[in-house]
Amino acid sequence: MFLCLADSEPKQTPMDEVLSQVFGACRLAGELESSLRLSNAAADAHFLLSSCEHIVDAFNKAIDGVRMLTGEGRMRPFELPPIPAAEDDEHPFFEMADFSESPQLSLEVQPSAAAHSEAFAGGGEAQVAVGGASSRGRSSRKRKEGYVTKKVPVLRTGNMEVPPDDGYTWRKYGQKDILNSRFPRSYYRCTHKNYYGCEAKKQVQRLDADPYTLEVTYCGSHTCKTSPTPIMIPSLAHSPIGKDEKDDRTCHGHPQAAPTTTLSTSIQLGNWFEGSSRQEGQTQGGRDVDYCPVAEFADAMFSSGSSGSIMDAIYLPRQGN
DNA sequence: GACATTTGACCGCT
DNA sequence: AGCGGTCAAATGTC
Repeated sequence: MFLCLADSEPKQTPMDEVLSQVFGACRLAGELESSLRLSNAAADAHFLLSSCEHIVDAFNKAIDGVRMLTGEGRMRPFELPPIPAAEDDEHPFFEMADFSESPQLSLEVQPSAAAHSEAFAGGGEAQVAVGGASSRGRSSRKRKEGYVTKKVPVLRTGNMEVPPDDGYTWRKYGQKDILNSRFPRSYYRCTHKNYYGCEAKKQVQRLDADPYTLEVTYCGSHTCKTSPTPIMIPSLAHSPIGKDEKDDRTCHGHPQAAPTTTLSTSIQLGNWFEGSSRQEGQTQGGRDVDYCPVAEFADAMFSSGSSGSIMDAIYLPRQGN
């Protein structure tokens, strides 16, 4: 069907333009391949990086073109922001890329967002919208304040519905079919809700227009990461060891004593390198392990839905003793 | 056994 | 009344 394109037509159709972009990207890739074969360019990381970025950019433009043709919008779900030498320790992913400079990685922050920036430590998000305080009580259909919405590209490998790990552990507590949406919405709360009284929540939903993109809405901030002392929920007080005490030691158990500064880069890498995030409180049958901060490092690095086996392997000695 | 996920039911806002 | 958000029992996994 595309072969007819070879016939030179005086007037270029949109499809022609798209294909020419695709061919251009292929040519760039071919040129890079040639360079790598003919020289020792492979040893030049900067050259490699630059070349790859050009190629990715070219393909992204082609993707944009295709999406415009198919009416799927301009999202580039699989573009990964560059991995920076980030310094930030709280929201490494969020700050790792300069979203403002990338049209497809735009940052959209609404007023009163600062207090809830805690909510998004995740990466790869294409767009972010922030609201005010979270809803209260059992039902509040209308999102009021305190929410943060991100559009997160879904990595091609693994579970399609799993957004990149955002550095927190989540527990799924519900799923609903949403009106006029092809995909259900999943509801998650922080795993440490019981022990720290952490009220952070998030909703995850695939976009109709772009099944490869998840819209993640964060609600509330993670007190589990900022509170120096656990909050014992009365219902748990009867037990000397609260149900979530292990969680306490899991990833945010000693937040102040275990600054995440040294972890930021690792977490970023972990997020981007993993095929799919451990995601949604997948401590796998309560196999949360005793670690911190090294565990957080390893968690981020290896949390990829691997059922905790790797983590178990790493921490079993300490946990078992 | 302990924890997570699933899923139908329930609640309350619009 | 309809819908979105949450609860909680049932089920699954380790």
